[in-house]
Amino acid sequence: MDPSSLSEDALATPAPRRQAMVPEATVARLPIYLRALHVLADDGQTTVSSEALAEVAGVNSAKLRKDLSHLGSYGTRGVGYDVAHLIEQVSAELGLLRHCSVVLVGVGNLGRALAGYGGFASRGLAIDALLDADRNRVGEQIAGLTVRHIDELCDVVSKGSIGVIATPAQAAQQVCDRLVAAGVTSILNFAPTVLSVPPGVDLRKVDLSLELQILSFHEHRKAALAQGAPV
Amino acid sequence: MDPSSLSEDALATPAPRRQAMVPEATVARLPIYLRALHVLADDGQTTVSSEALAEVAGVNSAKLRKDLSHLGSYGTRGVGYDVAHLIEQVSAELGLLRHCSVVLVGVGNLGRALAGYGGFASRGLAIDALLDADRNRVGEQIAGLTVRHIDELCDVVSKGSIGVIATPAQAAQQVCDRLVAAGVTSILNFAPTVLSVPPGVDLRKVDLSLELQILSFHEHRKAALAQGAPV
DNA sequence: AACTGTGAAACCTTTCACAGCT
DNA sequence: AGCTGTGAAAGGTTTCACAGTT
Repeated sequence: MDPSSLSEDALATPAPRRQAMVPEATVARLPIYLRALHVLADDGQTTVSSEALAEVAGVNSAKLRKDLSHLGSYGTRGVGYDVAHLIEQVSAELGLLRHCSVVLVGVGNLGRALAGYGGFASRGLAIDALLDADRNRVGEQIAGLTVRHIDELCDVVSKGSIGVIATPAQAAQQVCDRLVAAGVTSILNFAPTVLSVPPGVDLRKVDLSLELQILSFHEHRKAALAQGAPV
Repeated sequence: MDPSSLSEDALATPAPRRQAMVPEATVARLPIYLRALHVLADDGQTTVSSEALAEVAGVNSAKLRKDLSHLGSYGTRGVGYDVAHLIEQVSAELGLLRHCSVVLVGVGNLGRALAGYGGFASRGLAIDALLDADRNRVGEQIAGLTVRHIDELCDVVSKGSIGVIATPAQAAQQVCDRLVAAGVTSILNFAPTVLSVPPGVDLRKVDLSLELQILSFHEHRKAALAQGAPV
């Protein structure tokens, strides 16, 4: 409806841009590093080498160093990285330090699982509102939160909120539209359907069956190779 | 992400290599195309152009054509693709036609959500065994299946089974080891921890909080740009 | 005319290898 | 000596643009 304000300034940016522009592939790994760092911190380690951290994170050390270098120079040559400091920096980069509100819509099994999922709370990303369209579920207590009706959406959304969709596929687009209308500009979709959002809204998806199908492909291939291929 | 073993013979390959070798990026999109095709089929469409299919799948049409070209020439120039035929081909490529056994370990909220998830059953990937270490849960009926104790693992695993781990993080590595010991060579991990497997075992992971953290990054960046950047 | 299949170009990501700091 | 940070090389992915087919 208002595409004018978002127009392409991509080509003409003489701005004194700082170090920014962390590659997308790096951003996708920061959460992994963060988790690895927490494991090390819980274990009492205060410093760690790129080699050791990479091991825990399950990546190779050159990649890890390159990734971290995009955030700045937080390591000490000859020594390694300070675990606590690096946790701070990575968290900051991910925007986990300012408390960011997360609103979850749909409290079926998946919604419940997400609400109780330790991985959110332990970072700065606790879910702080549960909504559902089913009035039978409204009022229910899940993971310390009371389920509210989706009509109350506007009351629970604040600037910078992230919306999570865990509804059945048929309801997803409608819920998505309502989130957008309420001012949410970042949406995570767990429903197995492609959603469309206006420009300016960031949409990501998690397809639970996708990875399983990818595994199926590889398993299938292994079977095929074992049978027909070996020369 | 683990084609390391393919690099060594890169220079000296006189082998009569067939058409195989579908790029990993393409494999990762095949499930998306498959879902889009099912949508079209349910809608009564019999043929579809790369443009239209790409639209439904949410990708660009050149990419879609290139992806499909790796499977073979299943389109007709001037016309497009036959929906039913393409569903068949993509399903075959993903190994979804032969019924592949899926064993899920851990029936907490997430396990329940996965067991009831429509996205699995509608493709060839129905879960056909539920296991848990908690004897209180054994015997429970979920999505038409009876929960069995994890000690019965060997009874439910067959050649080519895929294992799904939906346990708490602490139990995941142990469960993983047991799956491997039982002969499972493809494992999908939903527990928020890095697992290690012996060579030859295919391990993939889904981190529910990862995408949320990536969204947080972008939301954070949007906020930063809105405030400090427009100089 | 319409649309696929595909080389070639552009772009992004990973890995290597080593200069440079502690 | 040990380890980070980073150019440069290698490898992979996406996009372009059009030749080729129906």
